[in-house]
This record gives sequence, structure tokens and C-alpha cells, in this order.
Amino acid sequence: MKSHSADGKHKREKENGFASPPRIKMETEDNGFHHSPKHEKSVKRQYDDGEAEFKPKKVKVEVEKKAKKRKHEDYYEDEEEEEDVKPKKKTKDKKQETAGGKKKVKKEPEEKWKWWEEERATDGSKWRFLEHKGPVFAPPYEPLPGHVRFYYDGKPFKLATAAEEVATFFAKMLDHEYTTKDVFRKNFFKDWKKEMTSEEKAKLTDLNKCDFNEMNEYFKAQSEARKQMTKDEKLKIKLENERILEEYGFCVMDNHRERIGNFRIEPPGLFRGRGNHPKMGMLKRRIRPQDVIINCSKDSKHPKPPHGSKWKDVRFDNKVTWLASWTENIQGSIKYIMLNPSSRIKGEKDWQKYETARRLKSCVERLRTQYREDWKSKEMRIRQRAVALYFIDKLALRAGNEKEDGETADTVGCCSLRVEHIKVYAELDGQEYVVEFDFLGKDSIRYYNKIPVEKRVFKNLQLFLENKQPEDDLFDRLNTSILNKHLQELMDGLTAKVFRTYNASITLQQQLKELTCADDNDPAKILSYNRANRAVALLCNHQRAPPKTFEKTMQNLQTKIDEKKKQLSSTKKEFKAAKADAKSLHDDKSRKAVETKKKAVQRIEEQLMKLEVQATDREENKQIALGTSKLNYLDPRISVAWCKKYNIPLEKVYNKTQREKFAWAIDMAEDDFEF
DNA sequence: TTTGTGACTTAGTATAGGGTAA
DNA sequence: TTACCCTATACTAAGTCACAAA
Repeated sequence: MKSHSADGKHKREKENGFASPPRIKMETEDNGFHHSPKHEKSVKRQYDDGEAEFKPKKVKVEVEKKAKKRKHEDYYEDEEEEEDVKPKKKTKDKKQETAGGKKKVKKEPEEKWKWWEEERATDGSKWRFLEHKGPVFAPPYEPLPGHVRFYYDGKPFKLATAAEEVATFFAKMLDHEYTTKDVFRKNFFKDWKKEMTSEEKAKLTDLNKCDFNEMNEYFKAQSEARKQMTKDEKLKIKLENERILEEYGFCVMDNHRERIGNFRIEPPGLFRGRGNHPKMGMLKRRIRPQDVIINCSKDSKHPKPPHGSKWKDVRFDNKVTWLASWTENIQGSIKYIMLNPSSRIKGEKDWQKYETARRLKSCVERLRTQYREDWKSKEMRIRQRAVALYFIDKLALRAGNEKEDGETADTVGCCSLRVEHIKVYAELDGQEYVVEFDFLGKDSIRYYNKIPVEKRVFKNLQLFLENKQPEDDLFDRLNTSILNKHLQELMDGLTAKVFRTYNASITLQQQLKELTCADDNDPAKILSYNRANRAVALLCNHQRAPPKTFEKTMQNLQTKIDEKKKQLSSTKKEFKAAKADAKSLHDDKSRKAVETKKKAVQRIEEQLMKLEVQATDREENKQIALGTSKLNYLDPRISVAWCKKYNIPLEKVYNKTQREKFAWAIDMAEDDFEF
């Protein structure tokens, strides 16, 4: 492929050259050149450094030069490529008109922007030009029709709009287990009261006397009606959604039209934390324009707030990647509108992440030697640090920041493990020095594991546990900040989470090597791939609730398999009979019949084996989620290389979205890529 | 040194919608 | 053509980590 495929050549660079940002205001230099409405067709930029070494640290001036150089080209390519998905915009500004003037040939091979072949900014700026239309707000509340009533203590009770809206949030969730939980109900009722008029407040004093059933039925009927809509009605909605996507779903960042990840503001509703969340049921309030901060370039066409409203603020900060933000009322944290994973800004970062992990690969043995040594340290803090690091490395645990208690579910990671989360056994089931982990991690997913550890680790753990209560910290002299500072000293850019990325990717690579048989057919190879992926998901503890229809699905599959088996045996019989015929008749026709039957047997055998593979795959996947590791931990170049090596269509491994996200890897990885 | 904040990545689940079997 | 099933996508919560402020 590319002579300048990046693999292995960039190891030493500071990944994407974003050194820590000297605070330079840039907007003024920016000066609008990005708008340039020229429409010379994108003659793909030729690189002076065609021989490919990606020069990591160009000085800023050079970056600018390049930017200027391509300013007329790129934006319009994107216009072309979007085209088969979206209806072309008719009106709009000058650039679009000029662009629209070009003849579009639909089936023309698309030319995608290869940002990974371009220089990256080194001054800490994330973009030079940013224009967008702002977020889409949740639709206003539509009061219930008169016949849908809320009852209190068995009698209809008319709620004012504010309280009614919040009541509908609860009504919609009635079938959910959440609404039976004490904490949820308590939080809900408290927040609901805040929305009530004084009369309502006086009257409605007991949630148990509130009857939301009629409302619940109404919403169910509505969703049923939506399903029953005619094709035409559905199409109308679809087109409207496409129109909104077209208008609000994209921005222009540095000459390129890029897809926004989440352009809709989160609608109001009841907060549903995960696990045992102390704030479940609280009211997530409606976000209005005056809550929203817009970020764009000064010289762009600023987004207009909805009629009669104002933004909270409009800023021009190109040191960040977000387009809009607001503060959410449950935890007081900030929510952002950002770009899609297929965008340059996300892709660059992703690529960088894997390059950091690959750098860890080249020094991980040194670090392991070091932490082993540290197990013997005289200092408690160093021993703790070393044991924690061992867990992070060996078990791919998360760092484990401290959390404010009472504010969130009680979950932990490595540094925040408590005494109650581990048990140590000098001997267990015939193994020496076993540690048993049992704790809730991110998203309150349980981590349970029993592993034998080295004797020194074991002795250290015993020491850490001495004289402590169950609720005490296991590593009382350690936190993520201390750990990461240490890691930073060991390798530039190293943090705890790099180990997860590294171990996940290296595991995939090893497993693929181990499991793939060149002689297998495609389905078997793909099963091997999925198994390799599964090994990683297991390592990272990526779980999912078994799909509700799991049992049924498996049953259906089994039925199919049984039928296929029957079909196979009868076809085999026919094959035998045909052979017998041919033997006695010796004519062409019967010989042909033998061939036909033979092929039929083969075909059915193949189908059967496909089904069986599918069943195995599914069964093994029951409680394991592959998506998370595939999307966030596995260097996509490993998968691309594997597909190339074994001639497996990439679509078998990555769906469309994933291929878009990993376009950089697909373009640059050859079959010999080594992580 | 500790605490808080902001930006960004990672996470599981709900649901829309497209394909397929009946 | 409809019902069903499954996948892709949308959604948003919950982490990590750097840096600033106290």
C-alpha cells in the first residue's frame, strides 16, 4: 500500500507531536482563509516527502504552510463522498453552491481524506477553523390529552404542566425495575415535588398513592402506533431525520466537513445511574440555550441560538475539541458535543494511543524487572506502588481514582481497592499463593478472579492487610496520581491505562497467531478471530447482560442445525443411490446426477458447519461483550493485517462504522504489521 | 499536598431499523 | 406482507488523567 505506511516508523516520535500547549491565541491569525469558496477539484495533494518518512516534528510555520497549501482542496472532496447518503442541500452559502455546481457522479470511487498522511499541529492547537450550527435541543413538552389521567389515592388528579411532565418520565419507566427501588422512588419524589405547585405539593404527599398506569398505557399505545405507521409516514420521519442530520450533524473543521458524534442535547428525564447509585431517580433537568456554551472559530459563521434565546457564552478556544458544552445537574459535570470517531481529531488521538502502547511494548520488560525489584523495597509506598502496578500489568485492572462517596456508586479500580475486596490464600485448590479478587469495577461490573501470584507479592499483600479493617484501603500509601507520576518517569506518556491498551493488543496478536490455521475455511478462521477477541474481552472484564432472547435464539439455531443434519443424511442417501444407478447404467445422465448430488452434499456440509460455528460463537459470547475491546483497546492494524494475511474480507471483522473509525489503520497496515 | 475542575476516553444498554423467514 | 430477529447505532454514564487552585 502506502510506501509511507506509518507502522514501526513512528515509534520514537512524540506520537502526534502535540507538545504541551504554549498558550497562544490563534484566532486572529486564522483570518478566514478556510472559507475559501474555490472549488478546484481536489487534485490530491502531492507530498514533497513522498518517500514517506513521516516527519514528526515540523515547526509550526510549516504546518501553516501546508494548511494553506491545501486550503482550496479538501472541503469539497468531502462534499462528494457524503453524497450517496444524503440528499444534497439546495440553498446554503456560497461554497455549497459552487460545490453543487460540479457534476456529481454517483458511483465514482470515493476519495476519502487521508488526514494521517498530513502533518499534525505541534503547538497544542486542535484546529484552526471550526464552524457548526450548534446543538439540537430536545423537543418541548407536549401536555397529555385530557383523557389520559393521573390518579391520586384512587381519584383523578389534574397536574399542572410542570409536574405532569416529570410524572410522565416516571410513567414511562413503570415497567422497569428501577421504579420499585427505594432510592429511586425517594429521589424521584423529592425532585418531583420541586416541580409542583403549592396545591399539588400539599395534596400529593405519598408516592405510593400515585397511580401512573393510565399514562403508562398511553405511552405504550403511542409506541405501538408508531410501529403501525404506514410506510409513507415512516419515510417522512426518516427524511426529516436525515434533514436534521444534514443540517446539524456536521461541522467544518479545518477545511473538512466532519461528522459530529452527538449533536443532540440530552433530553430531560430521570437519572438512571448504573449499579447501586445513590442519585438514581433524580430529575435530569431540561437544557436550554442559555445553559449552553458554544465553541467555534471567531471568523466562522456562529451558530444561532433558537428564536428568542441566547447562548450562555460563545468562545473561540482551539485548544479543545468540543463544539458545545453544558453543565449537567446530577453530578455537576460538564457534557460536551464532540466529533464522531471517524473524524481526524479523534482518529489522530486514537492512533497516538496505540503508538504509545507500542512504545510500552519495547520497554515493558525493563519495567517489569523494575517493579519486581521494588517488591523488596524498604519503603512501604514503593512496595505498594510495585504491587499495584503488577496487578495493572498482569490483570489489566483500571487505575482506580478516588471517588467522592455518597455521590456515585461504590466502585473501585486498582489503587482504590479495599481490604474487603481481596482474600489471600497461602494455598488454594492445590495452588500456592492465591489471591481472590471480588469487587465492583466501572459501571458496577463485578470483577471476580482467583489467581496465583508470586511469593513476594503474596507476602507484601499480607503486610498491606495487617491491622486493617475491611473498609480500609489496601494501598494506603498510593493513589493514581502517585502511580502515574512514577510511570511518567519510566516512559514518556506512560499512564496506568496504557497497560490495558498494550496488554489487550498484544493478547489479540498472540492469540491470533496461536489460533488461526491457514488451512481452515473462512468461517473457522473468523471463529478463531472472535475467540482471540474474546480472550481480550475476558482479560478486560468486558461483560454484558445475556440478551433477553438468548435462550430462544440458541434454540432456533439448534433447530436449524437439526434440520440441516436431516437434510444432509437424506442427500447423502440420494448421492449413494445415484452412484449405484451410475454404476449399473453407465450413461452420461446418471453420471451427471452423481456429480450434482456430490456437490449438494458438499454444500450442505458447509452450511451445517457454518451453523455449528455460529452456535459455538454465540454460546461463548453469551455474557461477553466484544465491542468495547474492539473499539477501544485493540490496535486496528492487527486486525487489518490479519485479514490481509488470511484473505478474509475486512467486513467480516469490522462493520461500516468501525471501518470509518479505523480508516487510518485500514489504509496503512500491511499483512506483516506487528504491533 | 490536597482538592477540584475540565476534557476526553471507555462503557453497557436501549432502541431503531433493516433483513429475512413465514 | 407481516412478524420477528438481530445488528448497528444512539445514548449517556462512568471512568482516566492533567492541570489549576487552594
